[in-house]
Amino acid sequence: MQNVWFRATATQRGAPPLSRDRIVAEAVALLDEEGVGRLTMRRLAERLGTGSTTLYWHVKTKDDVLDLALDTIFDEVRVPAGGGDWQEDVRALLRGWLQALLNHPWSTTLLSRPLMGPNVLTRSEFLHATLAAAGFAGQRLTGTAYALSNYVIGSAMMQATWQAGDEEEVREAAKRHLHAQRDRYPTLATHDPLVGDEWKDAFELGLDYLLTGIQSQLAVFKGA
Amino acid sequence: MQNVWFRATATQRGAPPLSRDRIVAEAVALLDEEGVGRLTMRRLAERLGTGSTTLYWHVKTKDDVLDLALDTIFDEVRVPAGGGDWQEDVRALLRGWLQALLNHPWSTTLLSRPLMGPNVLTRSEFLHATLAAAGFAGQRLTGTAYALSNYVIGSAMMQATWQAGDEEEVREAAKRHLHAQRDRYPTLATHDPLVGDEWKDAFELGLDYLLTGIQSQLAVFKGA
DNA sequence: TCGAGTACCGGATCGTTGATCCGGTCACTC
DNA sequence: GAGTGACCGGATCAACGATCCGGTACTCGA
Repeated sequence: MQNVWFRATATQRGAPPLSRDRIVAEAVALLDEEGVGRLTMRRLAERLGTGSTTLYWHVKTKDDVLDLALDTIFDEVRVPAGGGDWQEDVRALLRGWLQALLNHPWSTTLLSRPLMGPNVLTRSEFLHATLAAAGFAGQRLTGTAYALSNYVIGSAMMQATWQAGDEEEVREAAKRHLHAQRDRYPTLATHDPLVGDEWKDAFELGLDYLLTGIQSQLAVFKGA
Repeated sequence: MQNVWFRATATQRGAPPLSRDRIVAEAVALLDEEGVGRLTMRRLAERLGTGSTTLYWHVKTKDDVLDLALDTIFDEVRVPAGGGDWQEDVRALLRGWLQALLNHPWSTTLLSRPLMGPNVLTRSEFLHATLAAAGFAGQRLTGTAYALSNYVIGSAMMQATWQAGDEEEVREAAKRHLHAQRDRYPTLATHDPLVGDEWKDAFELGLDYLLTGIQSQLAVFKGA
């Protein structure tokens, strides 16, 4: 290469310069398309038009990539304005939370790592603040926030598991399996697994249970 | 080797003959001691005094081992006699369910795979049957069972995450992290994370919420 | 009694992975 | 125009899941 003008800038070789944000964004795309099992530093690097070792300049380990990718999807969760009916605020937040997880089913397999990213913390702060405004305090506030979060996490995992790629196939196999053993599992065998909108209904049902319980708890120690 | 007596039987070489059950039992022990990240077919085989390739005669893939190990721990969950107060039966089952998961923290990282083993199904059948006896039916029964199961699963994951080996260290780091950013997360920063028995209390609190909600739902359509 | 079949085992090997070493290349400063 | 530091990547390492293929010992029928 003789001439500057014929020579691409170093940082232009592979599109915009590599950055932690670009890596994470591409990781999310890769995870969405192929799932957590196929996220490799090499494959990720290839998609970014770079070498795999280069990623390690921006990121310490692969786990870092996963942690960052996981937190990233939570910025899809709209944080309610707040100040309205606390129950509706909680409902809106948790619905968004569930939806974000389901939009990226791989995320549910990563939930067993500490969620401490800024996006998660912002949503968690809103939940705590809303419960505080509703009248909770101290350990009871923490416990109630956990109850709600845990319910969402569990629901997302369950639904993502049964709606995975092989959806129809796995569900049919499960159904046959149960029906074949209906002597052993009579009640299970006569109740079909959830499909489509029934998942949403089930989620709302459980949320109703929780909020009903929380409301009555609130009434008790407000009355005292 | 000249003599039969000086020659060990093939099946005695490595203690009792290898079987799927022995493999799974050893896998659970290995997982308990070293966690899911360190379970490899080679290490598992070594503990069994055999070659890694041998395991593949008894088991199709490593995932099979994990699925079998996961189902195995659920036989720790005592199934209540049933027929008593349905709320107490549900409570007893779910407490045992949570405890089994926490006894084997690695299990919570595997919950994103379909739970279809005999031990799981037996417990799930009991939950469904108990709710049926309490007055639920159809999709509402399924939804209620999911709500309860999902709560347990989410609770186990959350607790296992924050009580992992590095317990103190991670928790302290999180606390410092939050306190340093208390402008951004005022409510979070003033509420300490749970410790020790507080986890149990929080679990019971959420369970109370759910059962209160379920009870009132039951009253509604029993009255109609 | 013996020979064939079957259940079971493992050394060697393949392709892939996360991670690191160490040597580049370019833009920018003084 | 020499040097500094941000950024990149080829080569390499140990470890992994899985498979091939050739063994070994027990069993059962004739």
